[in-house]
Amino acid sequence: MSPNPLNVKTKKELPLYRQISNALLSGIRDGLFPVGTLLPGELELIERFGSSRHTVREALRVLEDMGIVKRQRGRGTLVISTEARPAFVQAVRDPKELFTYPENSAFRVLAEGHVGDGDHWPVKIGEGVDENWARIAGLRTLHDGSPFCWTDIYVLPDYASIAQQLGRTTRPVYEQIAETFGETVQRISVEICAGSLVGSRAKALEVDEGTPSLVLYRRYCGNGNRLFEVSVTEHPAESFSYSLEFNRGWQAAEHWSWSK
Amino acid sequence: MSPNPLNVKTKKELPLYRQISNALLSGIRDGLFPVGTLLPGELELIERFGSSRHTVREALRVLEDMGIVKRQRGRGTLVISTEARPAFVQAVRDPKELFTYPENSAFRVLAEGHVGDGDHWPVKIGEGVDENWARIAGLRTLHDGSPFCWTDIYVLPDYASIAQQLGRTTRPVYEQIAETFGETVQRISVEICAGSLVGSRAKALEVDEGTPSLVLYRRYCGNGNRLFEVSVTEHPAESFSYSLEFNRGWQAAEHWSWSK
DNA sequence: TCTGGGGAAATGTCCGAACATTTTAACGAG
DNA sequence: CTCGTTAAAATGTTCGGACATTTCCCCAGA
Repeated sequence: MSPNPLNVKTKKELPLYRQISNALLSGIRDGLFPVGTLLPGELELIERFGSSRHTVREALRVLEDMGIVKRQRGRGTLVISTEARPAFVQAVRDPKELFTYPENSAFRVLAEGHVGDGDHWPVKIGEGVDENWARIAGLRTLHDGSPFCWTDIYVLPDYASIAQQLGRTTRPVYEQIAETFGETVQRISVEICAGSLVGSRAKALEVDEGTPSLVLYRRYCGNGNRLFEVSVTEHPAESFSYSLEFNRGWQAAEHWSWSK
Repeated sequence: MSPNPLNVKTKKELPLYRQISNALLSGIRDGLFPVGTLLPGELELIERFGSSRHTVREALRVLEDMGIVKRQRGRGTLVISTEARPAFVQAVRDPKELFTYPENSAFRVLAEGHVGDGDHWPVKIGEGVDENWARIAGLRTLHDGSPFCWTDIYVLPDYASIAQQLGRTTRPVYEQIAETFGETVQRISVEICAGSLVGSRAKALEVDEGTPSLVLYRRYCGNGNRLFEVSVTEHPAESFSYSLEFNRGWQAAEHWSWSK
């Protein structure tokens, strides 16, 4: 016979460690354990909930995975947020995927100098870049020679020498900088806007004057979250589009929705 | 006196469970446990590594967090990937953040119908949408009445009735659909390209003919990953840009880099 | 005042055991 | 051959204990 003959428990109750994590989350959201403070220690939680240390730690792990708390050996469990980690994420295994460059594209340097030199000083680049930064301009072309995008690269003065080894390369610049100067990319921000191609750029990309274009600003932060490179690429609209995919990640939000 | 007086162990060795997870990862990458197969059971791993079940499970948890394996109660531990989960993620706490609508913007329906009706049939929408889908067109304006973007919304025939309760609303359409029809948004893909505003759209948005624009295609998949809504918004270039931010997430890659 | 020792507190690692739940497959009755 | 039962296998949950490592703080000593 099937187990549980009469005691129909349609609503399967949550495991203990989930109940505990929910209880803690309630406490955090209700202000009992404000952000910035330490949660009660494991020993105290064991007493309070009357369960084993393993179970309590499992509960704390749930909160850690949610991005609610940060566990620090020797210090305690710090409350760092009242909201769960994002439910939707875009998966990028490698910064390379932020570039949708075709395989066999090549980059050719057309101009070098400093930010202060020319008149190409897009305000969009914004804070963190001053006139001492180096500027490298070039064209990225497909294997058959057809132009793909115009690129302006701004790098930290210390890294200006990267231009020498750039020449005619395939690999992304940020990757070469990271390798040469020991940077580790910690953060990348991408800004996308529309523009139109005029003058020398239109000519270089072999399109009509005023052709709509997609402009991408990419900012790379390395060790210590210091901005070290900004790249601006401009693509003719008809030959380029940028796509993102967001998936529901981690535990779905509904799992802990009741504890508000 | 400080502990460890003579035995200078500069290189602190990895915890057991990390050694085990690395060993398993090596096995996976070396083809000993190909993707799609099951890892040896916990009991067998306990024997093989001579440690406790807790430690083995901890090791498996590491692989699970990396996205290398998927644990299935009653079945086993499935190898699902040979590469670690993405090191960079864009954090989106709520699908709402994919819209950068200003707070006080309002949506006004200008036209309703079916996909097959008019001539507005962008090929870009692509697979999954046929001529039976409902189409809702409208304009989103800021509080001061200035137009912000043109919007075309395509929804599953079953959900066509959503148009009635749309009228003049602030909330995103996908949210209303999810609420009304019990969908749960599982996946959102965003595609961005440049265009130019012509004809009635340019007039509606009060810009010159041919003004560059940013076009965003958003596709929403719900329960069972079924596509249920596609929205196309077109923004005048000068008044809109789209930004993303990627951060290094989870364990940094270097933690397990030695085991190749 | 500054420094170092040492203890207390907190989390991390590891072991052992037991039972629960789910899945799969074998098996037997019809 | 089909359907339901059952048993085995696998992971999930929970308890208990022990020691290691890190951090913080107090306090004695220079």
